[in-house]
Amino acid sequence: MAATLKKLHSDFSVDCVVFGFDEGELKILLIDRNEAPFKEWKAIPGNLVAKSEDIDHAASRVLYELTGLKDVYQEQLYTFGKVNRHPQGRVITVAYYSIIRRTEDGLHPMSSFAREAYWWPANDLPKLAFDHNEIAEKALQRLREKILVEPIGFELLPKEFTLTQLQHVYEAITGEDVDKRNFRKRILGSDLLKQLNKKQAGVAHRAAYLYTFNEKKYKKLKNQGMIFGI
Amino acid sequence: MAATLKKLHSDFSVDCVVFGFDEGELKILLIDRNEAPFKEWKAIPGNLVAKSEDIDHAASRVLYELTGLKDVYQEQLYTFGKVNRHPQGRVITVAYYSIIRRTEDGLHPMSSFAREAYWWPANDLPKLAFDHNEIAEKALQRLREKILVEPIGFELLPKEFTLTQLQHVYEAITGEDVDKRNFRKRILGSDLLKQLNKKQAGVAHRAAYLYTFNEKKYKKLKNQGMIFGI
DNA sequence: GCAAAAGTGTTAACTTTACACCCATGT
DNA sequence: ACATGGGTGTAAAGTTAACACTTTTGC
Repeated sequence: MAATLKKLHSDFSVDCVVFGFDEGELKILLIDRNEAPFKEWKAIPGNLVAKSEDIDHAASRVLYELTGLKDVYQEQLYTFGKVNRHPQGRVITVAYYSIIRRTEDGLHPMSSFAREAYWWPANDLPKLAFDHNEIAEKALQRLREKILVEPIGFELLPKEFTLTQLQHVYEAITGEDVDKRNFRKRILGSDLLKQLNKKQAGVAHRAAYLYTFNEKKYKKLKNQGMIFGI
Repeated sequence: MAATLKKLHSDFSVDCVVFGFDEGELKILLIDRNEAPFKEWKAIPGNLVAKSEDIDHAASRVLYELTGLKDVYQEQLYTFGKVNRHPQGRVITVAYYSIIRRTEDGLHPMSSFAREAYWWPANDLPKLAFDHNEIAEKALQRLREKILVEPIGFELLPKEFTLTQLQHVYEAITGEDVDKRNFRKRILGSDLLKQLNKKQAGVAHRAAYLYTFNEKKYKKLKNQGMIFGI
């Protein structure tokens, strides 16, 4: 098999781990590869970096082609550089991760390579192409560290959310259950949430108030050295 | 000037930020470049990665050539991939950092490119070649985050050290003064230090006990999920 | 009226901080 | 004898953790 594959030269790619939250679960966006190598395997979306393209730019390009989203905050995760990680040549890959908000109307892929993209439960990934299981594992680790110290929970939810939904995000990512009263005290105590004059509709129980996250205030406080800390 | 430089093709390098502690100060190892581009500028030591070399391996090779040290723990820091960061071609660089223990007999460089390596105060770096100031800044940031959560202070000191020396390391890295009694309570409370039956010699004041860090015990506890936290 | 999730305070345990004096050694 | 850093404990303040019942809504 390897003999029929064309050789690349030394090159670099980006891979984008995209986190989402749905059905009470943390998810990762995967694609079905339709080219060798690893044809028909599932994989983390990625692409080679063009010669005249910043790697950060390549990462946002891949994300845009996959989801139609622009201006998403992406953070560099780690660079994977084992000699034999790519069967066709020396390709090191710079992995990024991002967190995207679930919207009502779903994703709008801009490119054919994304035709078979879908959400997969982050804690139960299948066997992936290349060293992508390692990449996903590292991204999960990083997300779990990060949520303790930055308010990323909000970015996985719609703009308006209930406190219970937010609590579920935290529980899904950390894997630990949290006391409802203590959670609310802390999260409201940070003074970064605004209670709306609106409640959930159409639920078969007492309707919860909706809240929004005050991103501007957070950024201001963060620049003053405040640390979030849940 | 640019016209006289030979063109590289797309490639990758590693750069190694090496931290040390001396004269009560955090230091970084710098070299004087003796080749274009940036000839005679100071720089963070680095090298191209060979085609058949893992990037982690390249990082330890550079460190070995520079210092003669093997088996030093190095951690990947960040990958810098702006298109124009290298004037001779597209070279992305994977930065690593490491922490080395001050020894009595100094460094033993293994390669000529290191002839002019020396320690420079980390908080007062000169203007460096390429984007190396950015790299150093990121490494410092990372070290400051890391010391709050892993016992790296010990790795900057000789195997046997006094509690005051250790406190100075923490203060130099975090930039904040610490209460002596509280510092000692915490650090001894972690139960990772062993007091030796030895004291400092030749100091013009009451001699302090020497301690060693119990690395094995730390690794065991860490694997059980313990977090250090100073 | 019942099932399901929303909302709400208090107390005890623990952690963190602030703080000052005597001791040992070399000159 | 003096200058220098070494070594030591306590109490107040603040933070975290544990815990259970009433309310609202849709069916």
